[in-house]
Amino acid sequence: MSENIAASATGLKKQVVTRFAPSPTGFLHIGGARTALFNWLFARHHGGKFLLRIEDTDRARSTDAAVAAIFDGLEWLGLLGDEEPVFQFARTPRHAEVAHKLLDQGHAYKCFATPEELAELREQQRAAKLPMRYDGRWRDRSPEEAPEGAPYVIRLKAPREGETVIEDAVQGRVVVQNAELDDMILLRSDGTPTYMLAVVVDDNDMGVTHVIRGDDHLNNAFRQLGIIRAMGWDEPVYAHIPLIHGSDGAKLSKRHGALGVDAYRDEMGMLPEAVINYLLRLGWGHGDEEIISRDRAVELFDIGGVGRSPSRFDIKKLENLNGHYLREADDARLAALVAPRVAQRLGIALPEGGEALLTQAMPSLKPRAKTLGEIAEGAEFLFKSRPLDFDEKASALLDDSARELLVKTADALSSVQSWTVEAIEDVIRRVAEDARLGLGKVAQPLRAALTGRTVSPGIFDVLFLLGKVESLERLTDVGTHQPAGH
RNA sequence: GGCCCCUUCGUCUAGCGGUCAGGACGCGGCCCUCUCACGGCUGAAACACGGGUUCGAUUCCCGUAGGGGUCACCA
Repeated sequence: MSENIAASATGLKKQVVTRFAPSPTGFLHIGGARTALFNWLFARHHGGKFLLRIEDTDRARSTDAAVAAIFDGLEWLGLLGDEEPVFQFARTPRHAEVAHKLLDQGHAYKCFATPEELAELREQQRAAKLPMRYDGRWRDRSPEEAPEGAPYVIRLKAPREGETVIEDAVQGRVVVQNAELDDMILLRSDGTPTYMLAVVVDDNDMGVTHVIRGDDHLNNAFRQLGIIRAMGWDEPVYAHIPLIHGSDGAKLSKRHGALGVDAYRDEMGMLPEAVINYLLRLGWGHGDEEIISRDRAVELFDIGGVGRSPSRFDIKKLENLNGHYLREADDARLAALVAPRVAQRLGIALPEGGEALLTQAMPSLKPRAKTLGEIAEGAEFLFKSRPLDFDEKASALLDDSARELLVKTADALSSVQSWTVEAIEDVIRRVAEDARLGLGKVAQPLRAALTGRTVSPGIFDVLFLLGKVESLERLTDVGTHQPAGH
């Protein structure tokens, strides 16, 4: 099945070439990232190549900042192209060349209708509840009839009879009556190419064999096919993947809840491997497998596994996956990612060796978090300055009898020679036994006094990570003074 | 409005004529336990509706309803 899709129309196999072609009018959003991922995976799976093209022909809306943001996002996700990216605007002469060739061959014609004229046409059609499309008023008129020097656009002379069929690798067989398609503009009156022309020319010149993109482009495919056929070029295999919707079921767009991938990285504290795994599972599945590494994805991924229905973005599931990858991630790597977050939360610069301490603490920090932000929050106690601030629940725990117990505990702890988790545990358990209290009755006040909170890693780990001196000082602070905070 | 696409638990999905309709997230319960997590076990939860085709439809076909996309000298 997949082998057939990967084969060319002549039956000869050629190298698979896919591309991701964002327009730089904003950040790389999550839907675009998934499209890039599917293209990347498909190319890798078939041993082909994956290319990037920046569709910057809309000069008014394209920005360098957006180009940078897109590359930044793709790099973070490990989805950069196999070759230097193509900037579409630079290829304008080539696009114009094709448009004029079409004109010369009679597959296109000059249209002198003004924008105002066309707007009026659309308005009439809207009012009459007719389909809104160009009526072909210059299709068979001679350019001689136009006023001298009047601006014109070049439009494709599309077939008006019959139907166009696309065997889409995802959507299946889709048929559109040619009467539904109007004569689209190829070259604007200022001589610049439209998107429809540019994509087709660039895909052809780049040797793209498989066009994998959002199904909001499905209708465009029929029009693009018109250009391809007029030029006699090879038709690519189309695969229109369903869109990602927001939780309200509407298309995710920049103005509708879609965030840039940088937000998932910076604000939400996600790991790229988690985002990749999540995106992979949105619209694609392989049996019961949920946790899928990049290598495994390359092995398994194919277009045949992509579903036809749109999916909703579910942040809870992404967080769950992120928690999984956090637990799996290297501690030093996480410490480096978390250090600046901790510093920012506390409004301090981390002390010398702070990152090393974070690395050491990571095994007890990361199972308790779903995001890098949560790890940072959990790590705060390691760097807080004395005397600690206590949250409400913590200070409630530190009553007189608790402080009395803490003094005893501090005494017992001060005699510990080698500060190891095991030695600490022995002492604490002994203190609890002596006081005829359950471990929990000792651990909770201890936790409050040492971290200022009622939630933390295991208490023995907390003591160990804090070190003997700092631990005893924090205990003494509480044992001898009224706890601060309310 | 025209055209196109879609429809299995709340969500992501498996299923490709005969299954107790499976898994995951989330949610409830239990276990583990020094708190919170992690982990383990477990429970509730779905084939939109109506016709066909068939011995038999979640699965194939046609409608209906609902949802989405698209109709620029944007991409």
